[in-house]
Amino acid sequence: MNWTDERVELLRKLWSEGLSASQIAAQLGGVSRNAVIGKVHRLKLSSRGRATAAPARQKKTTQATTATKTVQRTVTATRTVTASIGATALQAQFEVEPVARQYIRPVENVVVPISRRLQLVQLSERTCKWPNGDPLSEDFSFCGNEAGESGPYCGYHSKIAFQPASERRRSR
DNA sequence: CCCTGATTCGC
DNA sequence: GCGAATCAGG
Repeated sequence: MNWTDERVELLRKLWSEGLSASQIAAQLGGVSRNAVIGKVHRLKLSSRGRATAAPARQKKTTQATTATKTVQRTVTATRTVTASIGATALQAQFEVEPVARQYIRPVENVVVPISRRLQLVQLSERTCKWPNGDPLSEDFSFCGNEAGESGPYCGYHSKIAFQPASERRRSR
């Protein structure tokens, strides 16, 4: 693949919109994230506010307070919380859970995961591919939590996805 | 280990 | 100019 005017233009646009190099590479197709970064440098359009780091994950005290309040209010419904999942999960937890409960009765004694709300291009082999919301909506995302090598979903979504037919019947 | 951007340097 | 390899970091 070569850098046509169109591709460079798209690169400029996406980069200015704050997309990561890997995401841009995924959309352009045919190039690696390194290629994108290299090109960005040559175009001298590096700096983009926050240079170094991975904005993908940010868990700071900002939303921590809000998250805590929500947890207290919903603690009855969500009794088990896994420490390993951590604070990151707490932020999005309640956006996802209600959706799941619309069709499925919660499995007993199970850990409710916190969705990482990843976009399609952000999924890797070990991220949960459970879809959140309407695929046609802008809000659509994937769970993205640790999925391991045993399947396409994290522990929680594996349980609700692979429920025995008999159980599923009672859930509805 | 997942990911991020930055830099180097052979091509 | 290009981008893989590498570095430095969250």
